[in-house]
Amino acid sequence: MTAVEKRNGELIAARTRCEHCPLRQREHFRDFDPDELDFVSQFKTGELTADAGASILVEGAHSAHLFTVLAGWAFRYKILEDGRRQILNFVMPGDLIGLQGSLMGEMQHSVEALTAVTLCVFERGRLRTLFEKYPDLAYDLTWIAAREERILDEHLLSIGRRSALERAGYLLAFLNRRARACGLVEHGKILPISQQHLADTLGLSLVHTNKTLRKLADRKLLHWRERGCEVLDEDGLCELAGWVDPVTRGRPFI
Amino acid sequence: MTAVEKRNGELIAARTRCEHCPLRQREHFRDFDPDELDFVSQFKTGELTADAGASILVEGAHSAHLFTVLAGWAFRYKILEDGRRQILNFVMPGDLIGLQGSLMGEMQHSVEALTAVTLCVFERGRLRTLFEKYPDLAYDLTWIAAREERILDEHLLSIGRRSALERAGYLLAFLNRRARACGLVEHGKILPISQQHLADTLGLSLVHTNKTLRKLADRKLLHWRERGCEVLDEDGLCELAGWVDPVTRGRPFI
DNA sequence: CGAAATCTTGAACATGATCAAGCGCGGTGG
DNA sequence: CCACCGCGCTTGATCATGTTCAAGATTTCG
Repeated sequence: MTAVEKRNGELIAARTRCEHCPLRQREHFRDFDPDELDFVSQFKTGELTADAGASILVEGAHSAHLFTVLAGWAFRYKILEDGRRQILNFVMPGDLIGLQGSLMGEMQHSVEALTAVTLCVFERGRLRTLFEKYPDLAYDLTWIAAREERILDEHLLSIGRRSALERAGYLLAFLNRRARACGLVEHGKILPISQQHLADTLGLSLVHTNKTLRKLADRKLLHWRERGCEVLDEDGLCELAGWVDPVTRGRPFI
Repeated sequence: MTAVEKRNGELIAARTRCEHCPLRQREHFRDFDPDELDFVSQFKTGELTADAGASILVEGAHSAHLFTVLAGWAFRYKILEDGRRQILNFVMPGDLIGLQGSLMGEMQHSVEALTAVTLCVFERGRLRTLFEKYPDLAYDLTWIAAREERILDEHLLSIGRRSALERAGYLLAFLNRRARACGLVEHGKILPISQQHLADTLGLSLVHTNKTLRKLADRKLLHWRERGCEVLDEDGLCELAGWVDPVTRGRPFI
């Protein structure tokens, strides 16, 4: 059994060629020039698919790979010895995972698939070439890391200083906005997330999360159905949380 | 009055030459090769000093600069409209600030000096050259961003899932360890931090923070004096919080 | 159809927030 | 030199937000 199979996933030859990458067609993302596209095509060594609930990366592992999500949802998390879990952020198409592990040798958090997920697999060993020959891509990598940092800053503010209601409002607005940008929640689709996931992200208990979500539902800001959450009024949620999102355009990815 | 003077700071010609940078001499940091050192010398366009309590960077500003702390302590924070403040992380010698602003145009958090601070000032405009000509430094920048991300992950876990006592234990162990690595708390020096700062980092009220610190002091883990905190038993604090720190060596900086 | 998740709700409890007041020390000005 | 002032630390009392426990409803899936 290979490491990949242990993950309940399947490593396969690349099916989606970078030239036809569906992400590049979304205006949300920046475009490559032909030379970069060529390199990225070579950088990508395969695809990995994982079922919902499968582990993609595990804390403590010395992962040799770097991934970009091509389709599906996942989440990054850490757990304490006694099982308390904190979800750090969600991962959607275009997001990079495993950078920490690639640069610093060891993963300090785990990643789990929330839905069925397809990942582009990159060879860590070629990172050096990327930095040496493709400064624009290197710049993008740094940009991506800085973006994640910004998101974590926001979450920290939220968990540290916002009330449960504000926190939940902020998180759902945040998730919905990101999902929209990736084309994941067009025409009334739901966020494929359980209340337990939200609780573990918000730093609240499951019971209190449920009661808090009920209040938001009573205010017609969201609606819970089919094991997921439909955001009805993103602006209302933002207002509740006192959150204004800095708009991002031409965002890089690899 | 220039922007710099508004900060209660003073922009001066570089006094400390990179060739004699005191940070490079600490084994904690990685060394440059002569070529890199040469570039960094040119990249550095001056020094900024700021008094304790002065603002170094302000949320919303379009900062043109990137800084590395040469001496002193500062902290990054965000505030909500009604004044609730969350400290995101502390900044010590060797740490870089303003990367988010440099890459993405606008600062999403503020930075304030905790003690008198000396900063190396870098010209944002030359970042492009850095990425084009010095891939190792570019790699370091990415590494630095990934490191900050790792730290924020830890803090998020702490605030989201640890009790007040565990949280305080973790934070003080974390700060003390970092300060030691930078040579800031040799021979019984104290962390130059008020209980209000700790409260705003922990996401707790001032009163509760005080009561929590008292418990730690009763257990002889720390000692409060001269407006600062002396950590008496770092290992004890780590154990209390259930925290094991991954050791870092040859850490990059710019 | 039964089993396993997931969501929901009420009640008792605990952790941490808020309010209020006092203390101690260093700095300032008379 | 001393009195006063202000900031930061301390402490008790009361209050509120969120946790834990317990149980039932609902949905999904084998």
